[in-house]
Amino acid sequence: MPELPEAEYMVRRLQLDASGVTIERVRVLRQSATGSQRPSRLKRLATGQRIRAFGRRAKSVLLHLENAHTVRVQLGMTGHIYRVAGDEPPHTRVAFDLAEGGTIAFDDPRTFGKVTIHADADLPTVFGDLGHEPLDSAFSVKHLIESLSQSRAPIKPLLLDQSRVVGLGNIWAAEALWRSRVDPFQPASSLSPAQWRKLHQAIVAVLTKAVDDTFKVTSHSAEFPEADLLSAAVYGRSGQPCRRCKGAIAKVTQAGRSTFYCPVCQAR
DNA sequence: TCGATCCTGTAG
DNA sequence: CTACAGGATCGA
Repeated sequence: MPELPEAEYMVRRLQLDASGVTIERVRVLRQSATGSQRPSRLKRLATGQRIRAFGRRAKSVLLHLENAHTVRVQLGMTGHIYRVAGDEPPHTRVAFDLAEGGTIAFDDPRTFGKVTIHADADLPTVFGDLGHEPLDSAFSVKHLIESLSQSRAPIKPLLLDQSRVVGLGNIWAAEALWRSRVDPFQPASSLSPAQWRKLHQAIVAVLTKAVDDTFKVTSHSAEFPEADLLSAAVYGRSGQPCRRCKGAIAKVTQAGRSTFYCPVCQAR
């Protein structure tokens, strides 16, 4: 169920656990895991390749190979990727067996994730629809305003639109709005400059803290992150008191997704 | 821009 | 049992 912080965690974990490894064999344990590509393509292009580096774009984990190809792992709702020493976990969909021993397993119970491979030269096209990276030092209030403020749609669903700003999912979009005291139903086009500034700052702060906390909480387990809801102020807390004003946290539906917020201190 | 949908696990 | 889940995509 990863958003940017969990994806970032997995990348850093792989950097520690699997730096410089070579893929000896690729096993696609569920055909649909490679999306519109054939499993044979992934096997052909990744087998025998050393992993030059791990990276991240939006919520995807990237394995940069020495043959100028990149494996893109879209985590979906339940995807995790990490190195295991022995047998892969039960819901592993793709296994990269390593020459050094062990396996990089893509473990994805709900099977919404995808593992695809692309020539590096094609990556700009592959990622062409993705918006700004919020943790880039270049990400500015101006970027946020440019990508969101033309729409009259409610701000919360817009924050989930990966063609505008990437990395926020249902949890951290709600958290960023709470932190900046913006009503999730407020039309994006009506936010004031001061609100945009606060929202920008909140997005960066919330994601940065989530990355840190995820790493902190799980830094002694070599596997996947969990319990990263510790710092959530609104997500999953409907009916409980707001940590700022003690008002009751509400749960509503927007664009088919649940939105948690405080109707008192996030009022317009 | 919305609703449905792809699947499986888990909470109520 | 039903409802719901942190994502992404597709057609209307």
